[in-house]
Amino acid sequence: MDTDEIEKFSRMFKALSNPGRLRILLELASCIPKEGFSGTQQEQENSQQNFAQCLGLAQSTVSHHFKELRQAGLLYMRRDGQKTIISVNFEALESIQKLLK
Amino acid sequence: MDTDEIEKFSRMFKALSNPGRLRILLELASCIPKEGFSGTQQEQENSQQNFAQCLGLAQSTVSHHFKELRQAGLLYMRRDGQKTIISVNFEALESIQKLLK
DNA sequence: TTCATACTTCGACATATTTCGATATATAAA
DNA sequence: TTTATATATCGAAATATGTCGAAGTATGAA
Repeated sequence: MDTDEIEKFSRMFKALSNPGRLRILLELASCIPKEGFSGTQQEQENSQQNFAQCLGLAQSTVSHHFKELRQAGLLYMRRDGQKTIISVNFEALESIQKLLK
Repeated sequence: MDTDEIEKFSRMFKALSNPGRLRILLELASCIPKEGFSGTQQEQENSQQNFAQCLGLAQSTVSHHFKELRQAGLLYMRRDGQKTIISVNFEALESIQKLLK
């Protein structure tokens, strides 16, 4: 395994090493359909404000955590009007599973 | 998932978030038989000195990394004379795999 | 245009991590 | 007992991370 691969994985692990971020990712992974997401009820539940409230963190902190998860390649975000569409990169999660097998 | 579980997992992820530590764990996981370890050739290969040399780190740094991996519950260490017997906690690795499934 | 909503960026501060060299400890060999 | 080997601990320095509040940006509604 080369240096780039190792560093890619360690970046993903670092993103998951913060309890708030891990919670966010697990929550997203458990409630977002794999194909994409454009539901109605989940929209509100996945707002940064809601995560901030649940985790007892400021909204700016949650924004920072989303950025970290995105930069680590664990999720995708795109804007659609007022909403931010989030999708989990399940391939990345699977690559971690394989690594530890 | 409760707070303790989340923190246990984030501690494991943190342990894996350093490239040197990740390398160490993967190397150990790939060369140590699951039942335990008391071979001859691998003894030398698994010495801290050898890891230090391979990773370009000081021995004290590698010792610190071993401690982190142990405290995170990812491996076990016990002394047997001059040697340190290391075994990877494969159950912990499996628990991570399940978490991300 | 003005307002409300959702998210990002900035600047700052406190805390944590990484790494080292030096030193200490434990064990076995000479 | 002295020496060699393997690992652990200590103290310090540089860097990174987590967190906040305040201000900025983008979008849609009134």
